[in-house]
Amino acid sequence: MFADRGFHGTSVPEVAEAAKVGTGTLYRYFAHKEALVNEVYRDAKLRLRSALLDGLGAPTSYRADDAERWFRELWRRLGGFANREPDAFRFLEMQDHVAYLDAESRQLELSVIGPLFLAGKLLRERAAGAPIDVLIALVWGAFVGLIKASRLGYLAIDEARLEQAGTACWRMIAPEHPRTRAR
Amino acid sequence: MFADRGFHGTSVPEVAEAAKVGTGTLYRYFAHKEALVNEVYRDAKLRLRSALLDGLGAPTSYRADDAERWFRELWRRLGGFANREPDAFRFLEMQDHVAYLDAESRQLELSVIGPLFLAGKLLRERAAGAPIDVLIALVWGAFVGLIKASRLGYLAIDEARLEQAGTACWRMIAPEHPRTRAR
Amino acid sequence: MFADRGFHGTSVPEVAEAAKVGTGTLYRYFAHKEALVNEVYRDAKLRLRSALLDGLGAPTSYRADDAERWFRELWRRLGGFANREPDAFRFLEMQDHVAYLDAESRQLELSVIGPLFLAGKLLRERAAGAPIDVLIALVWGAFVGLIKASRLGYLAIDEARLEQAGTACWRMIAPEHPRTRAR
Amino acid sequence: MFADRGFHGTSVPEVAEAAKVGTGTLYRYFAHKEALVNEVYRDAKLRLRSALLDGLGAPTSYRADDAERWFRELWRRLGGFANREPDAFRFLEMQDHVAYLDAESRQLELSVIGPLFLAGKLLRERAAGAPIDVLIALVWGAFVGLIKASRLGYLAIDEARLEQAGTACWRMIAPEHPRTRAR
DNA sequence: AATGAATGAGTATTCATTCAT
DNA sequence: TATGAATGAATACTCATTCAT
Repeated sequence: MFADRGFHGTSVPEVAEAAKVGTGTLYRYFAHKEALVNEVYRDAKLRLRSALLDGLGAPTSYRADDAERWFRELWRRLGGFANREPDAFRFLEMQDHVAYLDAESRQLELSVIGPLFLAGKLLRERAAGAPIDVLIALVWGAFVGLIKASRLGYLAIDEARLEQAGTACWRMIAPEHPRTRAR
Repeated sequence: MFADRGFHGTSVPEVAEAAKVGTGTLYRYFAHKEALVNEVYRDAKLRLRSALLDGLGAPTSYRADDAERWFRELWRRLGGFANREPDAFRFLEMQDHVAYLDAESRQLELSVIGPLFLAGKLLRERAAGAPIDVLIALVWGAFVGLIKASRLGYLAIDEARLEQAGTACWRMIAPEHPRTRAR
Repeated sequence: MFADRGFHGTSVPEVAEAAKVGTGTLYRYFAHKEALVNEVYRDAKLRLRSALLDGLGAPTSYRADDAERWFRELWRRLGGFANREPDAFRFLEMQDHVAYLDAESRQLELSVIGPLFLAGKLLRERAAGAPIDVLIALVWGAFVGLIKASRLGYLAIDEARLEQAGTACWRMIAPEHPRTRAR
Repeated sequence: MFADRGFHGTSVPEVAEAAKVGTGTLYRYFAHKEALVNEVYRDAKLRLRSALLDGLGAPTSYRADDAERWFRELWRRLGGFANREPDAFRFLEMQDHVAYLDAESRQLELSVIGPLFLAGKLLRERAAGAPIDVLIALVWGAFVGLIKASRLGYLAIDEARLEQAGTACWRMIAPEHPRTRAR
């Protein structure tokens, strides 16, 4: 519901009704609306983190094909999460979060990005390329844009197109083409 | 204000005060809050469209360097708009729009994407590449992700990094790698 | 708690917690909040009655010094009660009782005043003096005023000042001034 | 209404309805319920102060008859106020005020008691008598007790009985009987 | 045309009371 | 018998909207 209508657009009684409990019951578990939305945020974020990072590890080597394999895996996991939990994903990408997220929630944010950042660092940065933080922002944004466009009906994604999109994104971050270079 | 607090988080009297008019006056110009937010949306979207498309034209040829030049120009314009009107840009990228945008506003959406789509079509699609709609979504999303990351303090963008980001994005959509092709 | 926050300002769960029982348990002993407050009232009133009247008896004679001794004793007992059970005393003097006291509680009120009234009757009323009910109200009010002023920090009472206050009050109700009479 | 049901027992919509305005209107004039009750308190207290002190002055001399005249006047004024504005008087004497009165309101309290205290000081304190603050508390309390007893139906006061009560109270605070002494 | 006071429906939150365990 | 989770009616307060001036 928060993903649909935003924090202010969602009323507590509505939430309670959807949860099939009395309004008062909600307040036995969450001190206030903000506490509730933070819990929802954390829950979603934790599941996203699991989906992305559990058992992922770092790229096994600096070699381009290892790196690509690693990236592809990440991309597939992202796709899986967005597909399985479209509402959670959409909610996590909302903007006005900042207004009500508490310290704990903000902390969590970093625990998702951090590992990606470190892994990205391991891959050799392209000579003429963009810094790793920029690349992460671009790739993440590209993925979000893809999902959003699909949600808004501007396009439809199936497995194949998701792969193609992954290929395109890999091109953004791939180290100088070794094959070309090696020659 | 809508960008900051969202539609439901922004009260009409607040808006009126910020506009230095009486609350009633607002209602002489906008039938209701929804009408107001739609007007704001259209206004922002029109300015975005101008900033992006006015005098842009289509790529002058299918050749990769022409295409790239065209893309670079677009990217620069995007950057300029996001820089000049950060609130407008942020507002346009909010998610919960869907709930209150009317037909006219949604119509406008297409008038921005449409031309990009057509222009994109002109560029030869890569053999193994993603379809044009996917690429547009990716690039647009990448740009939004970049701005958002910057707004949230995850990175800082200056002209140089924006260029680098543009380069990375171009790699996503560039026709067959020239070097490869040259082979 | 009722003395501190008033009937409406005190919540049943708060009371239960302070009593170290479950909320539900309270309702096994008191039909509702009103029944509880009435019980509290009666309990306090009964203890006040005991403190004032147990073994007090009536003045032993109409003679002024006997009457005064009787009054002094009463005054001392009042002081003792207010001192030992400040909350009970304060609670009993609250005003908004009327709204929720039941018949039994109101009945009890009379059992405290009644004996005082009768005893007062026994003392010859002064020719120019006020009727006994007025005098009782005045003295009672004077005592309450003293305690309240002390509670609010307007003055501090010790044993000596309480005695002085008793002397002043006795002057209100004393039969014809002995000295004058002696004339 | 506050006098009847106490602060917590009085609901804002009830007040609004009694005032024949919408609930929201009340909030245009009072920031919250506490602000409202403070305003009510101040309003009542100011009227009480006027009724008691306006044009009263201090006793014209230390002589007992001047002092008594002064006290009688005060007593009559008190009676007049309690009679004219029974609700205001009752409200002012409630106990749980302390919980919600703000600094300004508490300030006002002193502006009523202060002058009485000063005037009382001017009257010679009896050798064996109680200090002035105790006497004020007693007299004030006696008056309140009288009114309360009347309100609760324990007695009925008319002009004559009010005078008698005044006489009794004067006895509490009168300096040593000059006539008796002079002899 | 501009205003802002008035409004009541709507919102977050509390609390007396019930009842399954 | 004791409990405390569940509940929904009630409460303080807000806000989109109206309308007399």
